[in-house]
Amino acid sequence: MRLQREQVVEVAIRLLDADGLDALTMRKLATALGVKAGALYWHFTSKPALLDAIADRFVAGLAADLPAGTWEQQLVALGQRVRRALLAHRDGARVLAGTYPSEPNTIQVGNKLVEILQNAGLPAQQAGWTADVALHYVLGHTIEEQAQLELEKRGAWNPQPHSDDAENKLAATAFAADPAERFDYGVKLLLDGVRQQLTDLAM
Amino acid sequence: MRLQREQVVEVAIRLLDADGLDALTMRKLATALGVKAGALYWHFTSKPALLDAIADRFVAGLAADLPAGTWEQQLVALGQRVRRALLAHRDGARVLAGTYPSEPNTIQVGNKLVEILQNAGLPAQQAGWTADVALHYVLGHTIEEQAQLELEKRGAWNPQPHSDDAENKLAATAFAADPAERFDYGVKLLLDGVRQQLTDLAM
DNA sequence: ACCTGAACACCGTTCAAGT
DNA sequence: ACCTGAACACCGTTCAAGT
Repeated sequence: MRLQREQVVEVAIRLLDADGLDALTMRKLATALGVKAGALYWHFTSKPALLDAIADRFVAGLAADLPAGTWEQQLVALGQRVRRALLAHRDGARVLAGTYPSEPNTIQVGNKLVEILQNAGLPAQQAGWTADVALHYVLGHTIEEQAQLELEKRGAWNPQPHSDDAENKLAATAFAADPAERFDYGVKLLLDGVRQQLTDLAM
Repeated sequence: MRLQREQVVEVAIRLLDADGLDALTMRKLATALGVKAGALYWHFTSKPALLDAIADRFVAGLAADLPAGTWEQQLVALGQRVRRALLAHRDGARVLAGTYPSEPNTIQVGNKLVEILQNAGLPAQQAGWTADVALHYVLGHTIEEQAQLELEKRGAWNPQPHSDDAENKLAATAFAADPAERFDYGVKLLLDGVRQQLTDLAM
């Protein structure tokens, strides 16, 4: 029973979910696979290369079978899918942020986003830039959402809305609110921006 | 000549700029300070705690002395300041993304952003959420911009606009363009979104 | 083709003991 | 109060040698 690339990625994700990114080591992964650490380097040239494969696994299939609807609905749906896909795995957003953006599934998601925006009426170049902005927002939001989650898990999260010397206005408004709602709010803000681009083009 | 917290942070940043985050180790830092590794733990409880201090250093003073102008101009100016502050140090965005968001200077930037949006006419809660969205965009964009920079440094950056099996629409439009321009475009998109919020409120 | 054994050159962190 | 010495329990990666 030989080791397969897919198998390695699967077990790596299991370890990641169980113990987090900082605890995912090549040695522990090898042990979990019943193999010595050096064997992994036959299948992956390095740990970053393995993380690339893991990240691409996270976004696999996200661009497929998007329900029909307006471009607004499709954009919202795809954005939510990406966020949920990253939240589904511990440190998922941090893993994706650290990887090379040219794995096949990552490209697919990017392409789909661009296509939706082109269908909305944006020219190719503008659609590409806008898709890039949207992806960066999703990534930034989800990294922070998940960082907060990890800190809460360790009981290390308690930003004070008001300390003695200064108030923390973000803690008072955003940090306490439901992350899913805040995420949707941000997507809405971007949609409004895109609509403005479209009316600018029509003039 | 005893070691000071500030001194430790300064030398750590020098090491970071020279060799990158992955090469910044407590042992090398100690050596650079002419001290043994254990000594650092008198000044910082852990490596993450040191990184918190470094990240907060990066955004120090950014909220101060913002030129007078419309809320749009102030928002653009502050956004650019944050991006530039992170770009000024190797892996700056990645460092900030990994740290606890309750260091004093980080709070100050957040507060300033909320204030600008309140002056624009948004109610407190909405201003907080919007500020959060803006910060996440800046963070997401700058992480990716800097990741690309690091890859280019190693000659490992070459996403193909067209491969044999599929085209990469983001590579064809966004990746090749000037990151500063793309950043400004995203900020503009967000500004349009905020303006829409304001007109919605006025109805 | 795929894996082991064994090494190389490192890590972060703790803590008694020193000054 | 601040630092050293020395250890503990690890890392990622390489590569000759085995099967």
